[in-house]
Amino acid sequence: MDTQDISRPRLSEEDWLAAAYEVLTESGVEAVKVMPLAKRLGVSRTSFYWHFKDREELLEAMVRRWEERNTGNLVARTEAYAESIAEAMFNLFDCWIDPNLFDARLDLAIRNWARNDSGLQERLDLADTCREQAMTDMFIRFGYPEADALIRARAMIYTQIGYISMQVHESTEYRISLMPGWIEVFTGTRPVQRDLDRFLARHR
Amino acid sequence: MDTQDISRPRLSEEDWLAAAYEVLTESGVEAVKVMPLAKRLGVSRTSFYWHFKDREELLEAMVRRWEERNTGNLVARTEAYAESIAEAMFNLFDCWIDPNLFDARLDLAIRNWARNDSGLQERLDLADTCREQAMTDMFIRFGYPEADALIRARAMIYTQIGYISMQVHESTEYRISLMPGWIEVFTGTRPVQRDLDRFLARHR
DNA sequence: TCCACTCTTGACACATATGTCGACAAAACT
DNA sequence: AGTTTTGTCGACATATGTGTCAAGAGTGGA
Repeated sequence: MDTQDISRPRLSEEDWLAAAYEVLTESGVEAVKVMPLAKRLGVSRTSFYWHFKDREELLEAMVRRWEERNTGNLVARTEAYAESIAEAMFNLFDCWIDPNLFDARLDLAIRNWARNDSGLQERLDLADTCREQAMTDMFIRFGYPEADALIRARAMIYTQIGYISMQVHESTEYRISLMPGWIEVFTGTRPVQRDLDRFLARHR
Repeated sequence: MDTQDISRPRLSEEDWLAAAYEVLTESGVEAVKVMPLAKRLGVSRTSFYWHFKDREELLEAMVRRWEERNTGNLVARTEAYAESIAEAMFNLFDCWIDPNLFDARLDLAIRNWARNDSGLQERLDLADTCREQAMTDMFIRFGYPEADALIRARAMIYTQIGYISMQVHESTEYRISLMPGWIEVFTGTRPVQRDLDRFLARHR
Protein backbone atom coordinates (compact mmCIF):
# COMPACT_ATOMS: atom_id res chain seq x y z
CA MET A 1 0.00 0.00 0.00
CA ASP A 2 2.49 2.59 1.08
CA THR A 3 5.64 2.43 -0.97
CA GLN A 4 6.32 5.97 0.31
CA ASP A 5 6.60 4.70 3.88
CA ILE A 6 8.15 7.24 6.21
CA SER A 7 10.73 4.90 7.66
CA ARG A 8 11.90 2.75 4.78
CA PRO A 9 15.44 1.79 5.65
CA ARG A 10 15.92 -0.34 2.54
CA LEU A 11 18.42 1.41 0.28
CA SER A 12 19.75 0.75 -3.17
CA GLU A 13 23.20 1.33 -4.61
CA GLU A 14 21.80 4.46 -6.21
CA ASP A 15 20.87 5.95 -2.82
CA TRP A 16 24.46 5.68 -1.67
CA LEU A 17 25.70 7.16 -4.95
CA ALA A 18 23.30 10.08 -4.69
CA ALA A 19 24.35 10.81 -1.12
CA ALA A 20 28.02 10.53 -2.06
CA TYR A 21 27.46 12.91 -4.98
CA GLU A 22 25.80 15.45 -2.68
CA VAL A 23 28.65 15.37 -0.21
CA LEU A 24 31.32 15.33 -2.92
CA THR A 25 29.99 18.43 -4.66
CA GLU A 26 29.30 20.25 -1.42
CA SER A 27 32.37 19.45 0.64
CA GLY A 28 34.92 17.61 -1.47
CA VAL A 29 36.20 14.03 -1.51
CA GLU A 30 37.66 14.25 1.94
CA ALA A 31 34.14 14.44 3.26
CA VAL A 32 32.91 11.38 1.37
CA LYS A 33 33.27 8.88 4.19
CA VAL A 34 31.22 5.80 4.85
CA MET A 35 30.36 6.63 8.45
CA PRO A 36 28.85 10.11 7.86
CA LEU A 37 27.10 8.87 4.73
CA ALA A 38 25.44 6.12 6.74
CA LYS A 39 24.37 8.56 9.41
CA ARG A 40 22.94 10.83 6.74
CA LEU A 41 20.98 7.96 5.23
CA GLY A 42 19.80 6.79 8.64
CA VAL A 43 21.22 3.35 8.20
CA SER A 44 23.93 1.23 9.70
CA ARG A 45 27.41 2.04 8.51
CA THR A 46 28.29 -1.53 7.68
CA SER A 47 25.45 -2.10 5.28
CA PHE A 48 27.42 0.04 2.87
CA TYR A 49 29.69 -2.91 2.27
CA TRP A 50 26.92 -4.93 0.82
CA HIS A 51 26.62 -2.46 -2.08
CA PHE A 52 30.27 -1.60 -2.58
CA LYS A 53 33.50 -3.44 -2.08
CA ASP A 54 34.97 -0.47 -0.27
CA ARG A 55 35.10 3.34 -0.23
CA GLU A 56 37.40 3.24 -3.26
CA GLU A 57 34.70 1.66 -5.41
CA LEU A 58 32.20 4.35 -4.48
CA LEU A 59 34.69 7.06 -5.41
CA GLU A 60 35.46 5.40 -8.72
CA ALA A 61 31.76 5.43 -9.54
CA MET A 62 31.71 9.19 -8.90
CA VAL A 63 34.56 9.74 -11.33
CA ARG A 64 32.82 7.71 -14.01
CA ARG A 65 29.63 9.69 -13.55
CA TRP A 66 31.68 12.82 -14.25
CA GLU A 67 33.51 11.40 -17.25
CA GLU A 68 30.33 10.23 -18.90
CA ARG A 69 28.79 13.64 -18.64
CA ASN A 70 30.68 16.91 -18.70
CA THR A 71 33.31 16.81 -21.41
CA GLY A 72 31.11 15.02 -23.92
CA ASN A 73 28.31 17.57 -23.79
CA LEU A 74 30.68 20.52 -23.84
CA VAL A 75 32.51 19.29 -26.93
CA ALA A 76 29.19 18.59 -28.63
CA ARG A 77 28.09 22.19 -28.03
CA THR A 78 31.24 23.55 -29.71
CA GLU A 79 30.36 21.52 -32.78
CA ALA A 80 26.73 22.64 -33.03
CA TYR A 81 25.75 24.41 -36.23
CA ALA A 82 26.32 28.17 -36.22
CA GLU A 83 26.41 30.93 -38.81
CA SER A 84 28.65 33.27 -36.85
CA ILE A 85 31.18 33.05 -34.04
CA ALA A 86 28.68 34.81 -31.79
CA GLU A 87 26.08 32.15 -32.47
CA ALA A 88 28.67 29.44 -31.85
CA MET A 89 29.45 31.05 -28.52
CA PHE A 90 25.82 31.23 -27.59
CA ASN A 91 25.58 27.52 -28.37
CA LEU A 92 28.42 26.87 -25.98
CA PHE A 93 26.90 29.11 -23.34
CA ASP A 94 24.02 26.66 -23.08
CA CYS A 95 26.40 24.72 -20.85
CA TRP A 96 26.52 27.70 -18.50
CA ILE A 97 22.76 27.63 -18.15
CA ASP A 98 21.60 24.05 -18.34
CA PRO A 99 22.95 21.91 -15.46
CA ASN A 100 22.08 18.80 -17.46
CA LEU A 101 24.61 19.72 -20.11
CA PHE A 102 27.43 20.57 -17.78
CA ASP A 103 27.61 19.95 -14.05
CA ALA A 104 29.79 22.77 -12.83
CA ARG A 105 29.86 21.78 -9.17
CA LEU A 106 30.91 18.27 -10.02
CA ASP A 107 33.61 19.60 -12.30
CA LEU A 108 35.04 21.71 -9.50
CA ALA A 109 34.90 18.86 -7.01
CA ILE A 110 36.76 16.56 -9.40
CA ARG A 111 39.34 19.26 -10.04
CA ASN A 112 40.08 19.74 -6.36
CA TRP A 113 40.18 16.06 -5.76
CA ALA A 114 42.63 15.51 -8.61
CA ARG A 115 45.11 17.77 -6.86
CA ASN A 116 45.76 14.94 -4.41
CA ASP A 117 45.30 12.01 -6.75
CA SER A 118 47.73 11.70 -9.63
CA GLY A 119 45.72 8.99 -11.35
CA LEU A 120 42.66 11.21 -11.46
CA GLN A 121 44.80 14.18 -12.49
CA GLU A 122 45.81 12.27 -15.62
CA ARG A 123 42.20 11.60 -16.56
CA LEU A 124 41.39 15.25 -15.91
CA ASP A 125 44.27 16.46 -18.07
CA LEU A 126 42.93 14.34 -20.91
CA ALA A 127 39.49 15.90 -20.54
CA ASP A 128 40.97 19.40 -20.42
CA THR A 129 43.07 18.89 -23.52
CA CYS A 130 40.00 17.63 -25.30
CA ARG A 131 37.95 20.67 -24.28
CA GLU A 132 40.69 23.12 -25.20
CA GLN A 133 41.08 21.54 -28.63
CA ALA A 134 37.35 21.65 -29.30
CA MET A 135 37.08 25.32 -28.39
CA THR A 136 40.20 26.29 -30.29
CA ASP A 137 38.85 24.53 -33.38
CA MET A 138 35.62 26.46 -33.02
CA PHE A 139 37.46 29.78 -33.23
CA ILE A 140 39.60 28.53 -36.11
CA ARG A 141 36.49 27.54 -38.07
CA PHE A 142 35.38 31.16 -37.86
CA GLY A 143 38.62 32.50 -39.22
CA TYR A 144 40.67 33.32 -36.12
CA PRO A 145 44.42 32.77 -36.46
CA GLU A 146 45.56 29.66 -34.60
CA ALA A 147 47.49 31.44 -31.82
CA ASP A 148 44.62 33.83 -31.28
CA ALA A 149 42.10 31.00 -31.23
CA LEU A 150 44.09 29.20 -28.55
CA ILE A 151 44.24 32.24 -26.29
CA ARG A 152 40.52 32.82 -26.67
CA ALA A 153 39.74 29.18 -25.97
CA ARG A 154 41.86 29.32 -22.84
CA ALA A 155 40.30 32.58 -21.74
CA MET A 156 36.93 30.87 -21.88
CA ILE A 157 38.02 27.70 -20.13
CA TYR A 158 39.79 29.54 -17.35
CA THR A 159 36.88 31.91 -16.96
CA GLN A 160 34.46 29.07 -16.66
CA ILE A 161 36.53 27.24 -14.07
CA GLY A 162 37.11 30.49 -12.19
CA TYR A 163 33.43 31.21 -12.25
CA ILE A 164 32.66 27.86 -10.67
CA SER A 165 35.54 28.12 -8.25
CA MET A 166 34.36 31.47 -6.97
CA GLN A 167 30.92 30.07 -6.26
CA VAL A 168 29.19 32.87 -8.11
CA HIS A 169 25.45 32.70 -7.64
CA GLU A 170 23.60 34.84 -10.16
CA SER A 171 20.03 34.36 -11.25
CA THR A 172 19.68 32.76 -14.66
CA GLU A 173 18.08 35.96 -16.00
CA TYR A 174 20.95 38.12 -14.82
CA ARG A 175 23.47 35.69 -16.21
CA ILE A 176 21.76 35.69 -19.57
CA SER A 177 21.71 39.47 -19.55
CA LEU A 178 25.49 39.53 -19.16
CA MET A 179 26.12 37.12 -21.98
CA PRO A 180 26.34 39.58 -24.87
CA GLY A 181 29.09 41.31 -22.86
CA TRP A 182 30.94 38.04 -22.42
CA ILE A 183 30.61 37.30 -26.11
CA GLU A 184 32.13 40.65 -26.92
CA VAL A 185 35.10 40.01 -24.64
CA PHE A 186 35.75 36.49 -25.87
CA THR A 187 35.20 37.00 -29.61
CA GLY A 188 36.31 40.62 -29.89
CA THR A 189 33.06 41.61 -31.62
CA ARG A 190 29.61 42.55 -30.41
CA PRO A 191 26.91 39.99 -31.24
CA VAL A 192 24.19 41.04 -33.69
CA GLN A 193 20.56 41.14 -32.57
CA ARG A 194 19.68 38.11 -34.66
CA ASP A 195 22.13 35.82 -32.82
CA LEU A 196 20.94 37.13 -29.50
CA ASP A 197 17.30 36.55 -30.41
CA ARG A 198 17.98 32.99 -31.43
CA PHE A 199 19.68 32.35 -28.07
CA LEU A 200 16.96 34.01 -26.04
CA ALA A 201 14.31 32.05 -27.89
CA ARG A 202 16.01 28.82 -26.87
CA HIS A 203 15.93 29.83 -23.22
CA ARG A 204 12.42 31.31 -23.40
CA MET B 1 80.40 24.67 16.58
CA ASP B 2 77.88 23.14 14.22
CA THR B 3 74.63 25.07 14.20
CA GLN B 4 73.85 23.18 10.97
CA ASP B 5 73.79 19.89 12.84
CA ILE B 6 72.20 17.11 10.83
CA SER B 7 69.80 16.06 13.54
CA ARG B 8 68.58 19.27 15.16
CA PRO B 9 65.19 18.46 16.56
CA ARG B 10 64.69 21.91 18.08
CA LEU B 11 61.94 23.70 16.16
CA SER B 12 60.43 27.16 16.25
CA GLU B 13 56.87 28.26 15.66
CA GLU B 14 57.95 29.33 12.19
CA ASP B 15 59.00 25.78 11.28
CA TRP B 16 55.51 24.51 11.99
CA LEU B 17 53.98 27.38 10.05
CA ALA B 18 56.20 26.72 7.05
CA ALA B 19 55.34 23.02 7.07
CA ALA B 20 51.64 23.81 7.43
CA TYR B 21 51.85 26.25 4.52
CA GLU B 22 53.48 23.62 2.34
CA VAL B 23 50.81 21.04 3.09
CA LEU B 24 47.98 23.55 2.82
CA THR B 25 48.99 24.76 -0.65
CA GLU B 26 49.78 21.28 -1.87
CA SER B 27 46.91 19.25 -0.48
CA GLY B 28 44.33 21.51 1.14
CA VAL B 29 43.29 22.15 4.73
CA GLU B 30 42.04 18.65 5.24
CA ALA B 31 45.64 17.51 5.04
CA VAL B 32 46.95 20.00 7.59
CA LYS B 33 46.94 17.69 10.57
CA VAL B 34 49.21 17.73 13.56
CA MET B 35 50.27 14.11 13.33
CA PRO B 36 51.49 14.11 9.70
CA LEU B 37 53.10 17.50 10.23
CA ALA B 38 55.08 16.16 13.17
CA LYS B 39 56.17 13.13 11.16
CA ARG B 40 57.28 15.42 8.36
CA LEU B 41 59.31 17.54 10.76
CA GLY B 42 60.79 14.47 12.42
CA VAL B 43 59.57 15.44 15.82
CA SER B 44 57.08 14.20 18.36
CA ARG B 45 53.49 15.06 17.61
CA THR B 46 52.81 16.45 21.05
CA SER B 47 55.52 19.08 20.94
CA PHE B 48 53.24 20.93 18.56
CA TYR B 49 51.12 21.94 21.52
CA TRP B 50 53.92 23.88 23.07
CA HIS B 51 53.89 26.30 20.10
CA PHE B 52 50.16 26.44 19.42
CA LYS B 53 47.08 26.12 21.54
CA ASP B 54 45.53 23.72 19.07
CA ARG B 55 45.16 22.96 15.36
CA GLU B 56 42.67 25.82 15.04
CA GLU B 57 45.31 28.37 16.02
CA LEU B 58 47.69 27.10 13.35
CA LEU B 59 44.97 27.34 10.72
CA GLU B 60 44.08 30.88 11.79
CA ALA B 61 47.72 31.87 11.32
CA MET B 62 47.56 30.56 7.75
CA VAL B 63 44.53 32.67 6.96
CA ARG B 64 46.21 35.77 8.33
CA ARG B 65 49.27 35.10 6.22
CA TRP B 66 46.99 35.09 3.17
CA GLU B 67 45.05 38.21 4.16
CA GLU B 68 48.19 40.22 4.74
CA ARG B 69 49.50 39.41 1.33
CA ASN B 70 47.40 38.73 -1.75
CA THR B 71 44.61 41.25 -1.99
CA GLY B 72 46.72 44.21 -0.89
CA ASN B 73 49.35 43.74 -3.56
CA LEU B 74 46.81 43.07 -6.27
CA VAL B 75 44.85 46.22 -5.54
CA ALA B 76 48.09 48.21 -5.43
CA ARG B 77 48.99 47.00 -8.92
CA THR B 78 45.65 48.16 -10.35
CA GLU B 79 46.44 51.63 -9.02
CA ALA B 80 49.96 51.88 -10.41
CA TYR B 81 50.60 54.71 -12.85
CA ALA B 82 49.81 53.92 -16.48
CA GLU B 83 49.37 55.93 -19.67
CA SER B 84 47.12 53.42 -21.42
CA ILE B 85 44.81 50.57 -20.47
CA ALA B 86 47.35 48.16 -21.93
CA GLU B 87 50.05 49.51 -19.67
CA ALA B 88 47.69 49.27 -16.71
CA MET B 89 47.05 45.65 -17.60
CA PHE B 90 50.74 44.93 -17.85
CA ASN B 91 51.12 46.44 -14.38
CA LEU B 92 48.52 44.05 -13.08
CA PHE B 93 50.08 41.11 -14.88
CA ASP B 94 53.12 41.51 -12.64
CA CYS B 95 51.04 39.57 -10.14
CA TRP B 96 50.89 36.69 -12.59
CA ILE B 97 54.66 36.57 -12.75
CA ASP B 98 56.03 37.51 -9.36
CA PRO B 99 55.02 35.05 -6.64
CA ASN B 100 55.95 37.66 -4.03
CA LEU B 101 53.18 39.94 -5.25
CA PHE B 102 50.49 37.32 -5.40
CA ASP B 103 50.61 33.77 -4.07
CA ALA B 104 48.33 31.92 -6.44
CA ARG B 105 48.60 28.52 -4.77
CA LEU B 106 47.70 29.98 -1.40
CA ASP B 107 44.76 31.79 -2.93
CA LEU B 108 43.41 28.56 -4.38
CA ALA B 109 43.91 26.68 -1.13
CA ILE B 110 42.02 29.35 0.81
CA ARG B 111 39.25 29.33 -1.77
CA ASN B 112 38.73 25.58 -1.50
CA TRP B 113 38.92 25.69 2.23
CA ALA B 114 36.29 28.43 2.41
CA ARG B 115 33.81 26.14 0.70
CA ASN B 116 33.50 24.25 3.98
CA ASP B 117 33.99 27.14 6.39
CA SER B 118 31.39 29.86 6.32
CA GLY B 119 33.44 32.22 8.49
CA LEU B 120 36.34 32.06 6.09
CA GLN B 121 33.97 32.37 3.13
CA GLU B 122 32.86 35.74 4.49
CA ARG B 123 36.41 37.00 4.71
CA LEU B 124 37.04 35.72 1.20
CA ASP B 125 33.96 37.44 -0.19
CA LEU B 126 35.22 40.70 1.25
CA ALA B 127 38.56 40.24 -0.47
CA ASP B 128 36.89 39.34 -3.76
CA THR B 129 34.60 42.36 -3.71
CA CYS B 130 37.61 44.51 -3.04
CA ARG B 131 39.55 43.05 -5.98
CA GLU B 132 36.60 43.31 -8.35
CA GLN B 133 36.06 46.94 -7.44
CA ALA B 134 39.72 47.80 -7.95
CA MET B 135 39.82 46.20 -11.39
CA THR B 136 36.52 47.69 -12.48
CA ASP B 137 37.76 51.13 -11.45
CA MET B 138 40.87 50.60 -13.50
CA PHE B 139 38.83 50.03 -16.66
CA ILE B 140 36.56 52.97 -15.83
CA ARG B 141 39.58 55.27 -15.47
CA PHE B 142 40.49 54.42 -19.04
CA GLY B 143 37.08 55.28 -20.39
CA TYR B 144 35.21 51.98 -20.43
CA PRO B 145 31.48 52.21 -19.69
CA GLU B 146 30.68 50.92 -16.21
CA ALA B 147 28.83 47.75 -17.26
CA ASP B 148 31.59 46.91 -19.72
CA ALA B 149 34.27 47.57 -17.11
CA LEU B 150 32.59 45.17 -14.70
CA ILE B 151 32.43 42.36 -17.24
CA ARG B 152 36.06 42.85 -18.15
CA ALA B 153 37.11 42.91 -14.50
CA ARG B 154 35.22 39.69 -13.90
CA ALA B 155 36.66 38.09 -16.99
CA MET B 156 40.11 38.76 -15.58
CA ILE B 157 39.34 37.61 -12.07
CA TYR B 158 37.67 34.42 -13.20
CA THR B 159 40.45 33.74 -15.66
CA GLN B 160 43.05 34.15 -12.99
CA ILE B 161 41.27 31.84 -10.57
CA GLY B 162 40.64 29.35 -13.35
CA TYR B 163 44.26 29.48 -14.34
CA ILE B 164 45.34 28.63 -10.81
CA SER B 165 42.62 26.06 -10.38
CA MET B 166 43.69 24.21 -13.50
CA GLN B 167 47.24 23.99 -12.26
CA VAL B 168 48.66 25.35 -15.48
CA HIS B 169 52.43 25.13 -15.51
CA GLU B 170 53.97 27.28 -18.20
CA SER B 171 57.49 28.65 -18.23
CA THR B 172 57.68 32.34 -17.34
CA GLU B 173 58.98 33.11 -20.84
CA TYR B 174 56.08 31.36 -22.52
CA ARG B 175 53.62 33.05 -20.22
CA ILE B 176 55.08 36.45 -20.99
CA SER B 177 54.90 35.67 -24.71
CA LEU B 178 51.16 35.05 -24.40
CA MET B 179 50.47 38.26 -22.53
CA PRO B 180 49.90 40.58 -25.48
CA GLY B 181 47.21 38.13 -26.58
CA TRP B 182 45.60 38.22 -23.16
CA ILE B 183 45.70 42.00 -23.15
CA GLU B 184 43.92 42.04 -26.48
CA VAL B 185 41.17 39.76 -25.19
CA PHE B 186 40.66 41.62 -21.94
CA THR B 187 40.91 45.21 -23.21
CA GLY B 188 39.57 44.70 -26.71
CA THR B 189 42.60 46.40 -28.26
CA ARG B 190 46.06 45.21 -29.21
CA PRO B 191 48.84 46.71 -27.03
CA VAL B 192 51.30 49.04 -28.74
CA GLN B 193 54.99 48.13 -28.89
CA ARG B 194 55.91 50.83 -26.41
CA ASP B 195 53.74 49.33 -23.62
CA LEU B 196 55.08 45.89 -24.35
CA ASP B 197 58.67 47.14 -24.25
CA ARG B 198 58.14 48.78 -20.89
CA PHE B 199 56.72 45.54 -19.51
CA LEU B 200 59.50 43.38 -20.93
CA ALA B 201 62.12 45.76 -19.57
CA ARG B 202 60.71 45.30 -16.08
CA HIS B 203 61.01 41.54 -16.35
CA ARG B 204 64.49 41.69 -17.87
C1' DT C 1 77.35 25.47 39.40
C1' DC C 2 72.68 25.92 39.63
C1' DC C 3 68.68 27.76 37.81
C1' DA C 4 65.26 29.19 34.52
C1' DC C 5 63.56 29.10 30.14
C1' DT C 6 62.55 26.69 25.90
C1' DC C 7 61.34 22.82 23.72
C1' DT C 8 60.62 17.48 23.37
C1' DT C 9 58.74 13.20 24.87
C1' DG C 10 55.81 9.06 26.09
C1' DA C 11 51.70 7.59 28.37
C1' DC C 12 46.87 8.33 28.70
C1' DA C 13 42.05 9.19 27.27
C1' DC C 14 39.11 9.77 23.50
C1' DA C 15 36.92 10.36 18.93
C1' DT C 16 36.37 9.02 14.27
C1' DA C 17 37.36 6.44 10.46
C1' DT C 18 37.79 1.60 7.62
C1' DG C 19 36.77 -3.07 6.78
C1' DT C 20 35.26 -8.24 8.16
C1' DC C 21 32.18 -11.54 10.08
C1' DG C 22 28.10 -14.16 11.13
C1' DA C 23 23.32 -13.67 12.27
C1' DC C 24 19.12 -12.01 10.74
C1' DA C 25 15.02 -9.79 8.28
C1' DA C 26 12.18 -8.78 4.39
C1' DA C 27 11.05 -8.87 -0.48
C1' DA C 28 10.82 -11.51 -4.62
C1' DC C 29 11.13 -15.25 -7.25
C1' DT C 30 9.63 -19.94 -7.80
C1' DA D 1 5.07 -22.42 1.15
C1' DG D 2 9.89 -22.47 0.55
C1' DT D 3 14.11 -20.66 -1.15
C1' DT D 4 17.03 -17.16 -2.95
C1' DT D 5 18.34 -12.52 -3.35
C1' DT D 6 18.75 -8.21 -1.37
C1' DG D 7 19.80 -5.61 2.32
C1' DT D 8 20.62 -4.57 7.52
C1' DC D 9 22.74 -5.05 11.97
C1' DG D 10 26.10 -5.43 16.06
C1' DA D 11 30.52 -6.94 17.52
C1' DC D 12 35.29 -7.06 16.58
C1' DA D 13 39.95 -5.68 15.01
C1' DT D 14 42.65 -1.92 13.57
C1' DA D 15 44.28 2.71 11.99
C1' DT D 16 44.60 7.57 12.40
C1' DG D 17 43.53 11.61 14.31
C1' DT D 18 43.10 15.29 18.66
C1' DG D 19 44.39 17.06 23.02
C1' DT D 20 46.40 16.81 28.23
C1' DC D 21 49.77 15.84 31.50
C1' DA D 22 53.91 15.19 34.14
C1' DA D 23 58.55 14.23 33.46
C1' DG D 24 62.42 15.35 31.39
C1' DA D 25 66.65 17.27 28.14
C1' DG D 26 69.55 21.23 26.27
C1' DT D 27 71.03 26.01 26.28
C1' DG D 28 72.24 30.05 28.27
C1' DG D 29 72.69 33.46 31.91
C1' DA D 30 73.74 34.91 36.92
